[in-house]
Amino acid sequence: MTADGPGFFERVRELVGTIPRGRVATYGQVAALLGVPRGARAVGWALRAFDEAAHARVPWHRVVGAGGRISLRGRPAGEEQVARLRREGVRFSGDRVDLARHGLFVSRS
DNA sequence: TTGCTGACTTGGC
DNA sequence: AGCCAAGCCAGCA
Repeated sequence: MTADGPGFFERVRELVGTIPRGRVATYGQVAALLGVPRGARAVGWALRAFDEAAHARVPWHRVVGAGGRISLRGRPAGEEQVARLRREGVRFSGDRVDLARHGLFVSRS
């Protein structure tokens, strides 16, 4: 039996979809929550592999690199990601997202 | 099965 | 601060 439950795509899509508005998670954190501590790269690959329809219903912009870095920097999508996050009220420290304020499990003061 | 790619991460220089 | 190399994971030829 090769079909063991949902594929990686659906798991990533489901988890990313639970990220509250105004908060962000890192690739490594998403991977860890999926039960794959070192699957950060796989998560990025999954998000990249989403269909256009999936992109529309999944808040992919709420997933950033370690330390709040924008991995998409240097690519057109990177600017869009930053714009979307700012629209949600996410603060930036230079070129990085303020994880201390918008982290997944960080309580805002 | 092997090898390559990629929206990653960490450590060293 | 920025660049390079190694490690890790999933999918595909």
